[in-house]
Parts: sequence; C-alpha cells; structure tokens
Amino acid sequence: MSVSSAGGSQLLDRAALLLDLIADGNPEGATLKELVDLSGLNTATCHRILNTLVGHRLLARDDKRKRYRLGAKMFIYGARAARGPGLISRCEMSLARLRKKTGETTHLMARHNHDSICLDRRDGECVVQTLTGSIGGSVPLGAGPGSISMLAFLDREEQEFILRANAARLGDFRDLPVEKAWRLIEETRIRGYAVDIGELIPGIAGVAMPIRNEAGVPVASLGFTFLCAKMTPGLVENYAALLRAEIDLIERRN
Amino acid sequence: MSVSSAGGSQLLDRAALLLDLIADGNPEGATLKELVDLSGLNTATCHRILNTLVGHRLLARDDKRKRYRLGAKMFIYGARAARGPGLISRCEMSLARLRKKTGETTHLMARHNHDSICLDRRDGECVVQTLTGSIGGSVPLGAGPGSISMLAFLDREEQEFILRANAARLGDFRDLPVEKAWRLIEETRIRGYAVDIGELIPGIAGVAMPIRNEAGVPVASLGFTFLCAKMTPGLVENYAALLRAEIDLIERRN
DNA sequence: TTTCATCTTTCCATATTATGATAAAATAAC
DNA sequence: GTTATTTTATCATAATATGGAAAGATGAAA
Repeated sequence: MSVSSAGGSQLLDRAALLLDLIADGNPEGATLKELVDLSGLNTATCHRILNTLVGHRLLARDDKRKRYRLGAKMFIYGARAARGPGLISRCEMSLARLRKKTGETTHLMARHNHDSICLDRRDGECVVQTLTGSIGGSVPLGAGPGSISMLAFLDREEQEFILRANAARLGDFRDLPVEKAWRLIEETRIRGYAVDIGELIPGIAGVAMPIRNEAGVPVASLGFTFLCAKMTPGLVENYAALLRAEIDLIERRN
Repeated sequence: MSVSSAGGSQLLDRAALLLDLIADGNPEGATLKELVDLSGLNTATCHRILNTLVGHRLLARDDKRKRYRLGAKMFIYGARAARGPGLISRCEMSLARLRKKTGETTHLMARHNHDSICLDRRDGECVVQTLTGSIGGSVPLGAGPGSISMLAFLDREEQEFILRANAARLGDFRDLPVEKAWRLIEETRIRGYAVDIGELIPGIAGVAMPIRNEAGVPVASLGFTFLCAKMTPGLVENYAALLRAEIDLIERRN
C-alpha cells in the first residue's frame, strides 16, 4: 500500500502502517484482529507494536472494548504542528482573507492516502452543507472540487490507482461514477482549478485549487463552498483568481 | 526522562522520544545535532530514525535549513483524533455550552510533559489576552489556572519533579516564584478548582477545573478567562459550579 | 578564494533487538 | 457449561537495527 520508506527500519514502517490503518478506520477504533488482518502482520508482532504505541500515548485503548484508536498525543502533536511553519499556519491568513473578501465558506483540504481531509475552515455568512463537514472530516479522493483539484495534478498512474481503490466509495455519492471523475479531472487539468455547480449536493457550488509542494506534487487544496443561488456570470473565474493569488503567496514560502 | 515502554521495542521508544523532543522544541524545528544532544542517541541512529519518520510524513524537513519539525501527518492525525471519541469531541459541547451560558472565553487544556497545551477554545464576547494564545499554544505547568488545576491533583512526587524542572521558565512570568506555585496548588486542592484574579496578567481573571481519567489522574482542564472588571461577588463560585457540572458529564463518559 | 571547523550523510560488520511459532489466558458465543 | 474466538505471554532464532568510522556538505573566518 504505502511506499515503504527507503533506508528501512522495519519496525518503524510497521508502526507507521498501523497508525495509518487506525487513523483511516472507524473513529471508534480498531481491534487487534482487524489490524492483523488489514496489515498482514503476525499477531504477536502487531500486539507488541500497538501496546508500545499505547505506552507512548500515540494510541489509546478502550480497555473494555479492546479497541485501539488515536491517542492523546495526537491531539497535542496536531495542535503543535498547526502552530509551526506548516500548512495550517501558512494558510491561516489566506483562509481569513478569502472569507473576508467573499463572505463565503473557505476551506483547506489535505490529501491522505485515498482521502481528502478538511484541515481548517472559515465559515461563511450563509451556512452551507459541505461534503466533509467540519475539521477532520474526510471524503474519498474524487468526490468534490477540493479533492478533484488535488487528484487532477497527480501522476496518471497514481490517479488510476486511487480511482480504482475508491470506485465503490464514490458510488455512494450522487451521480458520480468513476467515468465522471475522469472527465472532471480532465476539465480541471485544462482549467487549472476544479468546479462543481450543484452536481454533488443540489444547490451547493464549489471552486477549489491545489497547493503544491516544492516538487510540484499537490498536497492540499484551498477552496470555496457557496450557494448556487448566488451565482453570477464570471463569479467562478473571479473566485479562482482570488485562490490563485493566495496560493501563489503560499507556494512562494515553500 | 519519559518512562520507557514496558515490553521494549527500543526503536519505537527512541522514535517516540524524538517526536516529543521535536514537538516540545522550537516550532521552527530542530537540527540533527540538537536532537542528538538532547536524546543522547548515536548520530547515525538518530539520523536514520528521523529520516524514516520524514518518509512517513510524521516529520517534515526543511531541506534548506536542515531542520526537522512535525509533519503533515500530524495535522491529519490530530484532526482525525478530534473526531473520534477522544477528549476534544467529548468536550466540544461543554465548551460551547459554557461559552453560551457565560459569554466568556472558554478553553480546554491538556497536560503534555511539563507543559499545559491549549487543545480547543471558544472565544468570548470580549477579546481577552490569554497565556497560551490560540489552539496549540503552551505554558509551563504551574503558570495560570488551567495548568495549576491539573498540577494540583498530581502526586506530590510528580509535582515536585515538574516544578523543579519548570522553575526557570516560571520565573519569566509576572511575580511567580516556585513558592507561590506551591501556595496556589495548596489552595486549589482545598477549593477543588484554580483561580487567578489579575495576578499573572493585570486585569485578566481565570477559573479552571481538572478533568480526570479513569484512574483519577488529571489529564486536562476546562476553564474560563475573563476581565477582572466583570467580577461580581459569587461570580467565581458560580463559574466553578458550571465547570463542575460539565466535567461530571465528561468524566461519566470515561 | 582558501582553510578550518562543524554538522550531515553513508557504509558495513556485529550483536542486540525484534520476530513469530506456540501455548496459555481471557472473552465471547452457543 | 462447553466451544470458538480473540488477546496476552514466552522464548529460541534469525533478521534487523546499531554505532564506529570515514566521507561529504556546509558555513565561518582569514
């Protein structure tokens, strides 16, 4: 699944895999058995790693139900990371400015495995329903402009892999067969940003643009969600220009 | 420093130590040399572990300045953990209710090593200056009611250890020698909650109460920050009662 | 620019550490 | 109460992480 780290430290690779499996699974946590099955690790090994992680509070364990979930340290590291020179604080000002200039709901999404996760958002004047909901919410990559905008600028090979993996989950969304995702990707590549006008959630529109790392790979996206009713000619292009300007600022600080 | 995990997985213990050192250090990141000195690990070992963690994006590296800091995964795990049945989501409603009932700024603090970290907050009607600032900010344990309320209910031995370690840093605060911290701890143990009225930041008052885990150990605290000017007789007791009620709810869900 | 000192990265033989088969204990299901 | 499933613990073995040493980078001072 995830590319194993170069120089090799088996134990760390395995621990990282388990963290990912737990983070991606049911928020109520995963049982040892589930993790053994998902990871393919030996039961004893898996057990040992999990308990060491619990010892360091990177994981927490519901003793009654014997389920492992992300631990208290994750809150803390997350909160700390948000203060450092990372994505969230680099985008904080941009989110605030975009929200102020347009009055719309703005959000910062990040890519994680096959999902797109909401890292931060500023609510707009109108309450709008969004795919991901609040911070921490996720959708499969392929659903929604925030996620399409990232997916569109990945390697062809990776796109194929992700869409194949997500095919079933995308089916849960309104009128979103994989072929449509491919079409959206194509349009997004040409346009430079992703647009959705009432297709996924009736009456709700979105515009989003990817943020790339030094290597040019999209790692996050910045976008708006607003009511279709507000649409006027040129609005989307206008919003896209605002996103472009902020993302230029953000990427310059890479 | 940190209690090494029971059954022993040296590599994981070391990785966890490095994560802690980086999380607790300068948000701009730490260099290899610094981490080698702090951890006591062999340079090659340290380098290998750090780079593996970077590979998994648990850490990020500023290539130009060769500094390691918390990585993108930490945002994601943090955001995810906040959704699960952990502290933040268990306290979300409480923060909102407390804010609504009083109109004051409310916060959730957690203990991490020798620091108290702001995990979540709801801003009140008046903008008040707080010790920790926004989410992710930290103060040494011993400074401020949120932090004193947790410290007060730890073992004597641990209190001594922490205050000794934090002595120098506490000196940076307004009129807070270690002896005063001890007095505040004593008062807090008797009262059941911590109070500060304009002593640390002139004109700013705070009330806070600890949240305990199943074992009765304080792991977090819930509190208010408000203007001294608002003080009326019985206000503090009233606020404390509100905190008590919410914390009872939260602890019941342990 | 050149020199020197500091810090980072790679290499590789070694033995320490993690591994996983097995069995025991604890739950859950029947 | 019995059986099936899942979670812990044990321990000999081999694969893995270790750290000394040396090469490469980087940056400061002359």
